[in-house]
Amino acid sequence: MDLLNKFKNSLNANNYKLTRQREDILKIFLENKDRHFNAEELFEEVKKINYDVGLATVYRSLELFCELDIIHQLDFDVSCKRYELNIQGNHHHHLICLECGKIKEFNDRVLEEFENSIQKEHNFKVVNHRIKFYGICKKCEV
Amino acid sequence: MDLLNKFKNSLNANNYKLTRQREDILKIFLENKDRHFNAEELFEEVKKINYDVGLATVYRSLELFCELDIIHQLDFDVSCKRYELNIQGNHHHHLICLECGKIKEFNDRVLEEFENSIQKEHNFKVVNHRIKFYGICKKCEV
DNA sequence: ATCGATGCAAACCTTTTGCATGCAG
DNA sequence: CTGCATGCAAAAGGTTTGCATCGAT
Repeated sequence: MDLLNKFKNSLNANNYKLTRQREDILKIFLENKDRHFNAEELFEEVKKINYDVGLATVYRSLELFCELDIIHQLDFDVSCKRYELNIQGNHHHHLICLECGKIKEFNDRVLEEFENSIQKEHNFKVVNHRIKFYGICKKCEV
Repeated sequence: MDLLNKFKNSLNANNYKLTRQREDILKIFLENKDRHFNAEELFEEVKKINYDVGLATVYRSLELFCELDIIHQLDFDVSCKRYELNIQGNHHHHLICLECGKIKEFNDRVLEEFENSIQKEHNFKVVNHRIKFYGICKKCEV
């Protein structure tokens, strides 16, 4: 089942209505899997395909999508909230260039093991982690 | 040299004045090394020892202290900016309990090595990293 | 037809800024 | 004395909310 249908089922199962606006907003996420939208940017994109969407609806949809685990909040940006799609098997972390601000994603395997040692050493049952490496990307290093 | 004097020198070296307010704000940080203040909380604390401090001064001091590398911004909280002291040799990461919200700090050694593999694999020169583990703390697990 | 979802505008909250005054150097 | 730092209040983002209307079921 593709993501759009999965989303539709999820709405249904939770007694939320499938509206034009919600579908359009999700489409923007699906068509830009590598982007990390904030509300304003998402609003700009959605207006291109449906001019009558309000900013408040974008905010309300972002909250709803988080609740349904379709997207999650990111913490790159201290001045606004950013979001990205939750795609199964897409657990990854970010390399953030201090020069150009470009964000590259990378998958990890090593760190999963590391969680176990934390669990033992600190009596802390790890559920999730969020890791950011700041540095200088290939392009900027020249 | 203790941190307070180090701070005074740093101000001086950069042609900033040592004011009563700046000193009082830094004192709050020094007396609460384990806390992660936002502006409002810091403001409340400072007012206890110096009632005439304005909130704008707190914000301006936070910016200045970041510039001087005395403190740094944290990203736990998407709804406000939080800060903690930069203490040499105190590079650490955070275990954040999803139940009670308590934040425990831990030091790492293993991860430093991991940076090297990223550097090779992704052509990305790592300068810094920020890592958060979310989970359930000892107290909440019972 | 019903009740949740929407658009708009107003409210809110955190942070920043302009300006007259204060005070460290 | 001089110019940076401060307090206050206003402004500026970003986000949330109240309310009348719209539209999915």
